[in-house]
Amino acid sequence: MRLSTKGRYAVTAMFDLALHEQDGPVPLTEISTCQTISLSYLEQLFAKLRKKKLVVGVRGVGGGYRLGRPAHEISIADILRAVDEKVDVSRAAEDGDPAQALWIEFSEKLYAYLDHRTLADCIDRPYVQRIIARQDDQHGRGIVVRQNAA
Amino acid sequence: MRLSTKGRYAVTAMFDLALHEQDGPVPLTEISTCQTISLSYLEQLFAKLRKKKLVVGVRGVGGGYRLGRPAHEISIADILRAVDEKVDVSRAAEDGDPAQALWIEFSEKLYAYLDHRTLADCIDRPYVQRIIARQDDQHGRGIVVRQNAA
DNA sequence: GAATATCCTACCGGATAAGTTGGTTTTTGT
DNA sequence: ACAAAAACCAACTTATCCGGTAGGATATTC
Repeated sequence: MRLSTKGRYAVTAMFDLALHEQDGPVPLTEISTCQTISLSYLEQLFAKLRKKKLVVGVRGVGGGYRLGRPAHEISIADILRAVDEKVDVSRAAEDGDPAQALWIEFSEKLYAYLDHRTLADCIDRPYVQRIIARQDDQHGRGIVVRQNAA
Repeated sequence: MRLSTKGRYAVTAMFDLALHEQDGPVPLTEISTCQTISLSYLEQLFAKLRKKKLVVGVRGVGGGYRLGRPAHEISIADILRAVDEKVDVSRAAEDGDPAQALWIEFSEKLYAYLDHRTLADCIDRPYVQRIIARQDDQHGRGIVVRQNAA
């Protein structure tokens, strides 16, 4: 298990996709500007997410990324695993001393926790829904500041 | 929040101390050999743990390290914070977009989880207790292979 | 065909993880 | 008194990885 800013970027970006699920694909430029991550770095992260089928890319004007499957079928652990790729879990040394066995047991509990927390139940919260509703009132697409249109 | 091999090393070592709590101080050489971490690297980790009062050093022959307070008063999060020292939690950008707010909410849940899990309740498990008992039967100190004595 | 986007590859710089070397001090046992 | 075992300490090295840059190719819409 590994948890760094890289994982945070990925999860936050996925939150973004999930929030805009009904509005069509979200371009990376949007996430990049409003979250101050470099576009190219985001592209690299999304290449990994795409390889694991967590997102689907839509090319061309009006394109962007969309969730690869429904939000309630994507867990936080899925996302972390996709961008971290260090899934060995060091299951070796299971024969080793009890201290390592305890670590394995502990980290499996942590994984289980992250595995049952999906994007959907992170987002289906009253206060978030309220924000979305409010923003959808203001402008069709929602949330992001995108003042590119005339 | 940050979770890397460094944190794993620290937590595993602390498990070791907790397991041998009643046997007097545990020397780092023991942890080093049976867990294949370099001695000096362990020393650096334990310097940080000592600074945070999570362990107490005992010098001289027969010395080693002991827990700084009872195992049920040391949480996993305590240990991770001690060796990682990056406690900013990035509480900034709370005003930002909903995606980041969701991340903060999520990571706080994770912290809470790690904060209430103590060394004691990782260790007070029937199967671990059985191992300890068995090893204590075989040789006074327990667990470690230490064949240095004649 | 211009603009917008994903896609792809290679490289770079800095931070940090992890280890190394080489000590000093403190304590115990002989 | 001396040797061994340990914590302590500091400087340095190496390797990994995070995050970013540069420069494209391909697909799609208007």
